[in-house]
Amino acid sequence: MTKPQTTRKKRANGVESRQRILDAAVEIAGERGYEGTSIAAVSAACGLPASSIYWHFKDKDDLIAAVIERSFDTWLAAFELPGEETGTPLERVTAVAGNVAKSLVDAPDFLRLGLMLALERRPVEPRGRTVFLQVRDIASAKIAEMAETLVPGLDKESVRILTAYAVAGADGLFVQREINGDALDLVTMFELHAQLVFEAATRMATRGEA
Amino acid sequence: MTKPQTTRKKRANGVESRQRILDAAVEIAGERGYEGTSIAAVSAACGLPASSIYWHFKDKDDLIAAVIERSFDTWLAAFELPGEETGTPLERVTAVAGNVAKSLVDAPDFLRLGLMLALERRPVEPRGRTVFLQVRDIASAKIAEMAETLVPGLDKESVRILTAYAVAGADGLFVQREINGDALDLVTMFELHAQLVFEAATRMATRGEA
Amino acid sequence: MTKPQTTRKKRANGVESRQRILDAAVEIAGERGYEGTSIAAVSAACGLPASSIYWHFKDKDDLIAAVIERSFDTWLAAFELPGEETGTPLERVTAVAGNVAKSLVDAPDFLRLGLMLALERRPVEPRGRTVFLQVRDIASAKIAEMAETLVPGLDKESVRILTAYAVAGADGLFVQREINGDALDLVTMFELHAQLVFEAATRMATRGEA
Amino acid sequence: MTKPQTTRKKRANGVESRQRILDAAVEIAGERGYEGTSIAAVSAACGLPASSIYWHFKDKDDLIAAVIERSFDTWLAAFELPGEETGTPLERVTAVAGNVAKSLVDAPDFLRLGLMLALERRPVEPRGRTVFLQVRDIASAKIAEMAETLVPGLDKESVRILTAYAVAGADGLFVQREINGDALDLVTMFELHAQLVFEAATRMATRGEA
DNA sequence: TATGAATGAGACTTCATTCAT
DNA sequence: AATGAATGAAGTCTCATTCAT
Repeated sequence: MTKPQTTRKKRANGVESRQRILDAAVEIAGERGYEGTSIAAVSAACGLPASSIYWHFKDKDDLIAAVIERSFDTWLAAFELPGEETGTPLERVTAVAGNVAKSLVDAPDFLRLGLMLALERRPVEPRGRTVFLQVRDIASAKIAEMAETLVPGLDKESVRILTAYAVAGADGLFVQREINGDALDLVTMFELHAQLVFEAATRMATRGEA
Repeated sequence: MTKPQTTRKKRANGVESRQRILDAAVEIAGERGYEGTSIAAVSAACGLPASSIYWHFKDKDDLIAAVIERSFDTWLAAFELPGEETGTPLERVTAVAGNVAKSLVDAPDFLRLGLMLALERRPVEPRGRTVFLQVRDIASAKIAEMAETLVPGLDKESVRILTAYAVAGADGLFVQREINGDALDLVTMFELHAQLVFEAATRMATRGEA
Repeated sequence: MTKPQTTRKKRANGVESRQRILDAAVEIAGERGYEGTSIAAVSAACGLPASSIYWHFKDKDDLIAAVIERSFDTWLAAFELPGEETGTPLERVTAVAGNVAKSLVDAPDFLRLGLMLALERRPVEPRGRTVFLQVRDIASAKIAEMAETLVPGLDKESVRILTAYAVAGADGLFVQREINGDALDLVTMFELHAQLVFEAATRMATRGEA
Repeated sequence: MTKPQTTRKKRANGVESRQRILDAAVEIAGERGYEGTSIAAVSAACGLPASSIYWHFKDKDDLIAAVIERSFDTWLAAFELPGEETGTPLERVTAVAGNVAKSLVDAPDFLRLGLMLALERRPVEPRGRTVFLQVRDIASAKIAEMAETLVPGLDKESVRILTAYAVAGADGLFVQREINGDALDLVTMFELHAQLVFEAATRMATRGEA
């Protein structure tokens, strides 16, 4: 009665183990990149033996890809244009920019890893890289849609350029924060960015009309 | 002709060997990053045995740092404000932006490696990272100086924000090119960036005066 | 017969592997010392790949320390004063000396390695050295205890000197045998040593009383 | 006139370079043993490039042997029986023991290295080991001679045993000092050692006569 | 649902040594 | 009388991965 079955607590819980592995992996991979993330390090960080990691994930590539995938939805949410909100277009753009800024602060591991993967050119492309670039494309599409919605009259090419510029600015500001820490207020910078992009868009739309 | 076939096999030539090693290293490290750059790979690429690399460089860290250092001056030249040139401030800013864009296209290995190093958070910071960040600070200072010269009346804080934004944009556009290749014209994007930053600067200066 | 040919190739058996590694290591390290013991040599001698050695031992230092530790108890047994035995104190001391002599002949690897480690002054002290010196201190304590038991009336300082002298003689005789082989009968030498130390002890005790 | 020939100080001085190399080698080899002494370490310690070491010495073995050889005479002097000195035999023996004790304190590197070489059993015996054992044999012969001179009537076998015991004690006391430092006064211990050996010798001689 | 043990490949680095100058 | 440069071999250790249990 006092000790019914010896094993009680340790009833193998696959889901929890998987989470622990991913938690460890996201942290390490976010700091050290693909090559720098060794299975042994993940094992040490999550407390499970290396062989257990291979029970949950096919191989290292699969693990890294899963890390990217798991952060996917959470992060992408920041790019939603809040439906039917009041305010001028500029105000709405600025609000989204603030959300994005906050998302970068909240999910830095995900993005740092993603950017590292994106920059690397290794012989066989890691699946995680592909996944990250897809997420990026989705984010870009949302930005493009936002531009078309809030600044009517933009031609395709202008949208393409503005979207690219908007994404580049976001990337660059994220990099800056990773390097300089909190020396600069990210939200302020993003609002400046949003404003400049919005003005450029407006001008392009006007010019297109003329 | 002057020296017929005096030295047949290996003439010890330290300077040339060092260059060959650096040439190989810059290419590999620029593509694969710090961890991805194995001494064996560099050895294979430059034709010298691994142990010879250690004659020229204390260790891998030293090699990577040397790679960064060597690209330093070349790359930094792009940031000079062409002295006493004709044209409006905007035209001059735009010209510099074009130069920078070209420098990014010309020295992508240096920058890709640097950015990767900058993003990584490894337990012991590679010396190459430190060096790269120093180069970056110098570039930032030049941009700040340029802003103060071409747009008088900017207060310190505005200069700081504008400089940060300018650098971030450059980083982001570089990342974009690395990911998307030539889908977007980098020079065009940089000119747009320069223009937007210039307008923001002008506005800030005017507001400060008022 | 009971288990016909169930396990064909490699049945994972950690305990046995560990022993095999230690067996190989004790022999090599006992002959060649710390630096002279390469993991590759141990690997060749025990049949397991080098990487398997690292499964069982953190690093080379850990392996050497384990070698010392394993021989510990076996060897220390020789120093027990046989309880309540008949005979004069001198006879009893001589008997112990004989045991010690035999132990030196039986466990020469352990002691040779230990002495080599003890003599070396490397920048970071190997753990094996620490362990060996601890074993030595225990042996010294037993000798001191023996002296106090068999030769009453010795003051602290005399015990200290006699113990040191007894240990030194044992070390020296061991070294001699390692160098000259069996040219000299170790048991005879140890009995002489025991006798001389005993006489010196008796004299010191008497002098102290007077 | 002011700067006659550019190179003046650095006129290659073979003898001095050789000394510098040996000075560095004796220290390192005395601390780390044969395998632990790398040419690179000696090079760093003496300031000359590795290739210069090979100009002065055929190979590493030759260098270590030279280290042993250089300390040879200095050290051996301690074993001279001071000719025709006054005092009882015991007093004279004690005086020599004191000299030997001092010599161990003065030339510890030489002896530590020698003992390490003596203990190691490597596939090809280093020449330094051979040389050291020869020095040892000479020292033994001197001790034997001393015994025969100061304690007449000893038979060959007794001399052999006593000499061996005397040397063993010396080795052991040296080892002790290396391990425990100055916790014990070496001269005192050596005097005790000399006295005990002398008494044993006297007794053996008397017994032989009877 | 795990995991202890094993393993070949390859990582970085040092080794003793040579050779042309 | 040296030395800058090179080099194959070997050093310690980590890697991603597998497999029997």
